[in-house]
Amino acid sequence: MAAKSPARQPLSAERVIEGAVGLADQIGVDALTIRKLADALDTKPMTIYHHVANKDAIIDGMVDQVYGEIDLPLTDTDWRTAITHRARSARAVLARHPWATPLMDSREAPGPNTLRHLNAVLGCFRSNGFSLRMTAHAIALVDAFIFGYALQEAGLPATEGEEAVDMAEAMNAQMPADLYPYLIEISVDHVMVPGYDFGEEFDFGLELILDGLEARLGSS
Amino acid sequence: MAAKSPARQPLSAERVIEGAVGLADQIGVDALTIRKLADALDTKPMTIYHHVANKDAIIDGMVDQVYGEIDLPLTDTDWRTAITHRARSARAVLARHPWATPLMDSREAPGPNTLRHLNAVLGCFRSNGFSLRMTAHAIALVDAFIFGYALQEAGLPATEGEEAVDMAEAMNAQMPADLYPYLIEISVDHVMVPGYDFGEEFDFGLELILDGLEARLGSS
DNA sequence: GAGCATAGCCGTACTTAGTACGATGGCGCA
DNA sequence: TGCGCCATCGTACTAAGTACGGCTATGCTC
Repeated sequence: MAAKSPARQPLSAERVIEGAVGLADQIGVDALTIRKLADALDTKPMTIYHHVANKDAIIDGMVDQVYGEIDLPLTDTDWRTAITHRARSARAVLARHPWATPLMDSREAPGPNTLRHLNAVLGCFRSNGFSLRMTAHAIALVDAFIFGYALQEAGLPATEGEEAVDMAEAMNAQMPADLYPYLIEISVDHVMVPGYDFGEEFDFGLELILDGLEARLGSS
Repeated sequence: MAAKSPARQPLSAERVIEGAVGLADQIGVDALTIRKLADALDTKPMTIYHHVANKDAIIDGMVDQVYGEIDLPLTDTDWRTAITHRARSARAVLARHPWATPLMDSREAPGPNTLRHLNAVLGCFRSNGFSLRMTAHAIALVDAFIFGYALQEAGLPATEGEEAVDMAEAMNAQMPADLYPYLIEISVDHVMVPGYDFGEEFDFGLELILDGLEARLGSS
C-alpha cells in the first residue's frame, strides 16, 4: 500500500488552536464541535484531548490567539496615532473572527497575549500624561466602543451592497408600513443608498472619542 | 387522591419566554436547556414545543423581551436628557440580563419590541435636528458604547469590593511580577482602592460622546 | 346527557454533543 | 532484540434537541 497521507506531523496544542480558529471563522463557535475539529485536523476526536484539557481550554486558547493578532499600540508616535492604529487593527481582526467579540471580555483565564496586549495599551496612556483615573476612563471607553462596534458589525447580515439591499427590502416589506417610519427612512434613504459603508461609522466614532479624551487630559 | 398541584393554568408562549429569561438570569443562556426550562416551568420538555417552534424561537423571544424592558427615549425633553435616560436604562437592563448583550445585535428576526425601540431612538435624533447621516453616526456610536460597556461589565467577575480584591490578588500573584507593570499598577493602585466603582466609567463615556455629538451637530 | 373532536400534554426514542477509559501501535534506546 | 513510552484511537456513557405518536380532559353538537 502506498503512503496515502503525507506523514502528518504530530498534533500539538498550537495546531489544535489554529485549526479551531480557522474552523470557527467558517462555521462559528457555536457550531464548532470536537468531532468537526477532528475532521478538519484530519484526526479523531479523542486525539485532540491529548493536547488540550477540554473544550473550554480550546476556547481560551482561541481568544488568546485573537488577542495576539491585534497590533500593539505604536511606541514611537503620539498617543492618538498609536491608539488609532491599534483600534483599527482590533476592528480588522474582530471582523475576521466575528465569533470572538463576545468572548474577548468573558474569559476567566486570560492568556499571555491578552495580558501583554492590555498592558501595552495601559502603558501607552500612562506614558503620555494620562493619570491613573484618566487611563481607566480611556481604556474602558475606547474598548467599549471597539467591542461594541465589532458586535454590531458581526450582526450585520452583509456589509456588501446587494445582499444588504435585498435584506432591507424584505424587512421593509414585512413591517407594517407606518409603524416604524424612522426605521424605514434610514434603511431606504441612507443604508440602501449605493456607496454607504458601515465602516465609516468606526472612524467617526473613534475620532470623536479621542477628541474628547484629549480635551479632558488637563482636568481630571 | 387530593389535588396535588394548584391547577396550573395552561402554558403559553409568553410564560415560556418569561421562564426562559428568568432561568437564563440564573444560569446563563449557554446552560439553558429545554429540560431545565421544563423543570422550571413545572412541565415536561415536549410540552414546550406546543407553544414555540424550537429553541431558537425561544432565544428570539427572550431578546425581544429584553428590548422591551429598556425605556424608550423621553419625548418631552431635550435630546441629551432623552438619550442619557435610555442609555442608563439599557445599561441597567443589560446588567440584569448579562447573557443578553451578545445576542442583542445578532438576531435575524427582530421582534416588535426591538423594532419599536430602534425606531424611537432614531426618531429622537431625527426630530432634534440630526441629519440622516448624523443620526446614523450617533446611533452607531452610542449603541456601540452601550453594548460594548455592557459586554465588559458582564465579563467582570465581581463588581463588588471584596471578591474583586481577592480575584485581583490571585491574578497578580500569578503574573510574572515585572512582565505587566501597567496591569499591576492599575489593579493595585486604582481598581483595588476602596470606593472604586466601574459604573462611573459609564457616565464619563456617555457624557464625552454626547458632548462630541453636540459639537458636531452644526457641521456634517 | 352521550358521543366525539380538539387542544394540550407527555412518554419514548433517535441523533449529535463532550469526554472517560482502556487498548493499540510504532519509535527510541538499552 | 526487546522494552517502554507516548501519541493515537475505538468504544461507550451521559446529556442535549426534538420527531413521532398516543393519552386525556374539555366542551360542543344533537
